[in-house]
Amino acid sequence: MPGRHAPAAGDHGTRQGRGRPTGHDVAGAAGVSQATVSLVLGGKWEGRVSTRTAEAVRAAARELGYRPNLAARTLRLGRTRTALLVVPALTNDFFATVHRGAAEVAGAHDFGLVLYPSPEGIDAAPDPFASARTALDGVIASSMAPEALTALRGEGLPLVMLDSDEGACDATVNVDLADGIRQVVAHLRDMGHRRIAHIAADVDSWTFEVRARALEEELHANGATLVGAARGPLSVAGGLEAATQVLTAAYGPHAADTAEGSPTALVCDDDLLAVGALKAARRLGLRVPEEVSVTGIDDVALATAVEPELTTVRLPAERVGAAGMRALLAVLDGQQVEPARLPVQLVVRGSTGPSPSGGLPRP
Amino acid sequence: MPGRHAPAAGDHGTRQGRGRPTGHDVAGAAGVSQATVSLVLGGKWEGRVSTRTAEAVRAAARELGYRPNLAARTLRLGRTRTALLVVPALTNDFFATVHRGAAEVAGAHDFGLVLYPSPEGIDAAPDPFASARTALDGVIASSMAPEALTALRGEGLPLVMLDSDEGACDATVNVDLADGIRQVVAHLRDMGHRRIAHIAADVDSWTFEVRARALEEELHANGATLVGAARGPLSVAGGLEAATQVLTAAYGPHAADTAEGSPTALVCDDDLLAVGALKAARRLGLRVPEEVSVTGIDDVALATAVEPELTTVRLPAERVGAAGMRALLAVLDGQQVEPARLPVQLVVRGSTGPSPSGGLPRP
DNA sequence: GTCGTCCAGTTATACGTAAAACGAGAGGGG
DNA sequence: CCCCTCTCGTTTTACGTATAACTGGACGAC
Repeated sequence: MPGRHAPAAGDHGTRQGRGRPTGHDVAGAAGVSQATVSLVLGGKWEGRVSTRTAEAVRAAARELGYRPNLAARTLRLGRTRTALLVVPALTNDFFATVHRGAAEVAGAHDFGLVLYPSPEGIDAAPDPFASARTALDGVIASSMAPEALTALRGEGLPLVMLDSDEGACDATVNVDLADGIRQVVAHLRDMGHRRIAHIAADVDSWTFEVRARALEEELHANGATLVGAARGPLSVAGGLEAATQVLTAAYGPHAADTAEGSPTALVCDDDLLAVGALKAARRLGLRVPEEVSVTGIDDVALATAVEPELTTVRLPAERVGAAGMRALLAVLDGQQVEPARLPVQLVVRGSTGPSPSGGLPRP
Repeated sequence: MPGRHAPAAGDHGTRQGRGRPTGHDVAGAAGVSQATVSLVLGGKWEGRVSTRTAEAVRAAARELGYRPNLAARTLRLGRTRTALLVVPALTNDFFATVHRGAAEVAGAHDFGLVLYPSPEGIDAAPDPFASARTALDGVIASSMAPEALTALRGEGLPLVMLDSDEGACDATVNVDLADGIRQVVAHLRDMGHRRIAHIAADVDSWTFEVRARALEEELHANGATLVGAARGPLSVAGGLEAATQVLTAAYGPHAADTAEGSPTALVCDDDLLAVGALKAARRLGLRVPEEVSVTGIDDVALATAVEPELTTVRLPAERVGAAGMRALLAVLDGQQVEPARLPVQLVVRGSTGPSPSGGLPRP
């Protein structure tokens, strides 16, 4: 046997190159054809291959450390068993948890999940496929701009949206934010708060519209009033800015002595904004929660990192991700998927307390 | 022309199926062969195809919305122009920024970048390829457990490590943490601090060993002493726990009146730990920075979300990612890459102040 | 006129897998 | 004895791309 020679065609069973072993190599080692290898390793061999041959194939594959070439498989099958998860940002660890939930379900179904953090945050979304570099079977997307969404739809890929309007996609998984707001307002009412301000995200997204509408309705239903509102970018800095604006208008040196009065509680669209609001209150010399209460939404790690810890609405991030992935799998399976609406729960911590202005309304 | 018929072989130029157009479709539309399409679109047509034909091909491709099948290309070429970025966790937005930097460079070189958050944090790493579902050209990894690293090396893939020991990989990109610690200690010395405690991460990783060693050396060089140390998980809760341990030993009800005395400053291995230390101090009734100073490392968003804001060492996260990707590209290009060591900068904020115990050492 | 030599393409092939179509031998029934 | 079925495989093909190998003219040079 000479030392080196070019890989001869039909040289079944010997492998010279440094590349990964292929199905043909396994076939050679096991003394069968590549087709048999594919059948056995694909699990569809029952009644077509004898048990001992199947075992020999598996042994050879194990021996050589064979792993099928994904590109070849994809080319052949036209599917990849891979999904893309598009998230607006990773500075909010809510989405990191969503990913974990989705990845777990994906793994259990032998699916891959590629995480795509939309670079421009929530607004723009350049071609995710350029980044993913994979043919995809479907997409799970969170809070996407309409333009990016239509681009995605143009690909003809199954699409599951998280926290988004129903329609225009194959399935939705939402959290019951209206109920979350309801719990927040009820909690504040029980604490005696009647004048409430809204620190909102300046993002034109369905999920934030829901929060605003629910807040309005719940305040009305509880006999409370909205005294001030401001919008800011979805970040701590944005919350700081918006809350400063609201609080200086109410408590600042030139406070307009409005008929409505000053807010005793700030309801914020998410935890980042709420933490910004905490900072704003502190900078203005307002004590939290003695003088002003603050609430958030999400219950991210940040919520318990600050002092006082944040009263917030805990969203089941992991379940959202898991449900999103399951919905996508169902869609790929041709099933009809009805919209999911996951429950949320208020977590009361140190950032809310009794209203300074009035006594408790209950006896 | 009958309504429907099976796709006839050799039916050049007409496309019935709902699938994406292929190179053959473009060829049919442009009146050339698939090979010519590949040549033109691949950019290697100069001197082989006339300009007007090339233009016709490009027009047809544009018209049909042709996009090459990645799987087929990968299968043919054996490379994917895709890299994997392995990060320990996404709760720390440092890595989100690293990803952004790497993704930008990747995009500029027509490379894809898939983000893989190691589920078990820093310790274990199940097969990333199962998740990525792509053949990969290389890997950029951050703070990996040795076992996961060897598994990765076993794939024979080019590997660039971030903040890791040199050797055992093809290139490293580090930040100059020793210098960061030097700046921290110098700052504390200037503030009169002589007794310092170390809040460390209980992670056996090169990058944290560097911090511990550097702190030891710098304290010695500046005539300060280490009075207490504790390790905790890399999180706010971990920092809270470790710092509580250190501070109660020094200031608590049963404080051992050690010869060394109590620490006036806590140097923490990262910002999460530092925020936990802030909480611990506050809970024990110690004011920051009046009674105890706290420093972190990373300068994540969290650092400015808390009150007081954190004095910390800013790491050039985006540059780390960019340098990592560039290093990988160079390795793939067969070049020798020398280890990079990026500069860091101390950012002084509200969590550090003059030592309460002694006057300033300088005139 | 014959022979290179370009030009402007085409034809053919390989990548590794999945699966449809196709045997070959054994055994059984009529 | 022939045909049918059943078992256990093999041969072949297609997926879409990149590129090596080839071709058929046109054009000069000798």
